[in-house]
Amino acid sequence: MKPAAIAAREDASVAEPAYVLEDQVGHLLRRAHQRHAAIFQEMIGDAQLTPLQFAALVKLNDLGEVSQNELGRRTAMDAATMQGVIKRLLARGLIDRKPDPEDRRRVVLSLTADGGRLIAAAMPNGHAITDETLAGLGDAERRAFLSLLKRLA
Amino acid sequence: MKPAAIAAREDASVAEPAYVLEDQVGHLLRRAHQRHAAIFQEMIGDAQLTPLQFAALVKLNDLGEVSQNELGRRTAMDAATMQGVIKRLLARGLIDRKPDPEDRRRVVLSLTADGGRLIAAAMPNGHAITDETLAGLGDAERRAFLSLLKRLA
DNA sequence: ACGCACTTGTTTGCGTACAAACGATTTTCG
DNA sequence: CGAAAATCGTTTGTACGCAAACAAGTGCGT
Repeated sequence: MKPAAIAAREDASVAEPAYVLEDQVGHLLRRAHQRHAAIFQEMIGDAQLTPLQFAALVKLNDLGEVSQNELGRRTAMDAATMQGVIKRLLARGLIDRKPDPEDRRRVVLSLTADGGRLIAAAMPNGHAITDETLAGLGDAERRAFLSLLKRLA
Repeated sequence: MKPAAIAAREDASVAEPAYVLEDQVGHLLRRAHQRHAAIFQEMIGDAQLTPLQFAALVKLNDLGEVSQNELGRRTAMDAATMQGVIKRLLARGLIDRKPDPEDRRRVVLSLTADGGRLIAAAMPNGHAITDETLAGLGDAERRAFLSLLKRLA
């Protein structure tokens, strides 16, 4: 069996454009995301803190008190994923949980003092991580890229 | 405890720029990648086939025969992840495995006839998925975005 | 020839990610 | 009012994604 790449090279009349993995958005998004995750882990300053956990803490810091599902929506995590993230943040004592008296299905989440301190300390690192991730681009390019990326997300 | 957003609004002299989760590259990359994964699953035409499995088949189709680690490098998967992907493709009979006579550590992978047929049928869908993922952007914007994204990845 | 560094493939453990199904509640609407 | 629909949190099962540690094989320098 001949590899498709060679077959294509031998037949210049092929109508189908080649499918080059390295040129596909999905592959590039995945690799860029991988790279960002590596930078995050290296620079966040807390070996245990993951991007999702950080995002949850940031949003909790912004909002004060929210239900679990609401926090999931604000951070783009589904309920099942949220479950794990919350569990680990609770285990570290970074957040609090209490029942919502208004709605007995709900659980209200909030930062603990420890969580507040951690997020305050990590915030500058968050900016540095964004900066490092975009290190290859100039100012105008960064703005252009972020604006396009926002439209895709 | 006052949410940071309110505190910041009350004190216009804050030096620290606000950390807006929605504006961070990492968060946007994650969401764009999520969206792409959803589009992929919907359009690839085989409910069991995942983006990584598809990538592995495409590269195998391009290269003919490769070792497992080599395929991992070409598709940006680490050895442990590759392990699971290969296992599932083997289970479906889409790829073959045989020892490399030249190097007894190695295992040589290749497409089966089934794998070849599947990849040939799925290739056009792959292009459609890329297209749909970029649906919000014009032609020039797509080129600009992909070129910037490539530099980040 | 020998030893030491590197590579290859494997396993384990943890952390996303999502579908699907569930019980308990709340809301909506006839 | 009361039944159907929607929401909330939870669990289970599958699939990435990487670190770390491992055995087995290869290659290099002295």
